Amino acid sequence: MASQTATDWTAHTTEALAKAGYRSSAAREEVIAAIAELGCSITAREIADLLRERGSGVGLASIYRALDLLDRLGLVQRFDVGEGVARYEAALPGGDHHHHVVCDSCGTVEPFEDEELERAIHGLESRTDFAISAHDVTLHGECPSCRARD
Amino acid sequence: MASQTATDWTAHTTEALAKAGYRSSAAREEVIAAIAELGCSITAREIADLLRERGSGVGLASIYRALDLLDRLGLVQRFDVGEGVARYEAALPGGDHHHHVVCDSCGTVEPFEDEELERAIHGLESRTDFAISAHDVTLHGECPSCRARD
DNA sequence: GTGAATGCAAACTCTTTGCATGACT
DNA sequence: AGTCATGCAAAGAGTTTGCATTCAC
Repeated sequence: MASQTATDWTAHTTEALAKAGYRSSAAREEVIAAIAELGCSITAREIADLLRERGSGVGLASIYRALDLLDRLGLVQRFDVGEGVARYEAALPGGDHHHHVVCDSCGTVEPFEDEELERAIHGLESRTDFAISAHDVTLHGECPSCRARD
Repeated sequence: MASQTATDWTAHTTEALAKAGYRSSAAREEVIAAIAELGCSITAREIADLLRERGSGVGLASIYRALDLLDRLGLVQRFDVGEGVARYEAALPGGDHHHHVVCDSCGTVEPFEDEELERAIHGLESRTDFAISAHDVTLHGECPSCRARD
């Protein structure tokens, strides 16, 4: 159902932008489509590459501006796994919540989710004096392919 | 015991570098001293500022080179909390293990530790096909001062 | 003396911003 | 028409690298 989810997100995002008073624009629609298509944990460069590949004239600045807007509206999640590059992924409100495991050898990023981990974090939130609004967990290691190669 | 720990780390680090065959050097010693002094979650710029302030002639490049070396030897931990800036802190082998909570309003970074969280992560490690070697957890929210100010 | 480590400056990457042009309502 | 959004190019910030010099062994 991944593609169904992506479709949902695209529609929801377009609608949310309109509701928030933003004009529709070809560039932004292309960025949104690219995010839906590329899936989890993507970079601005990956979006730019995909769009250029299909002959789009969307500039890098517009990609960053779209990502920034979507992030501020909570429509994408921005994070990073320690590479010095921002990563993004579609955020379905109330949708799935996952974290990432990174292969330090080849850079592959994969999602995972864990109920016990979430429970531990929620327990923690009540014990700190910060008002916690979000959390990120990143595991670092070596992926199966790289392990086999060594 | 924080200062004692810092002293331990400084001595251990100097010794580990020597054992690994690296020459002693004034620049590196100054960087190591700065890390011990500045404590948890510091940036290269903060080290540079401290060293410049005390009249040191150590260049930024040497700071980055020292941090890179120490990171590769596991003597410092490198991480980031989503600002696009690398942060570092002394890593005592087998020593304390903590994570960070960031105030998204003022940028304050504070450490925390939680046994249940660690348990959840370790449980997870055995269920993934990656060979996990490290993990980072970052909580985002608003610190008490910023909450009061709003 | 030899090679590692340094400092400086230039190069690089990622991201943001200024500004004139073009597009949506 | 009046703005908002875009594309381009330039600016910025953080980090890395090339190279001649200095320093440790």
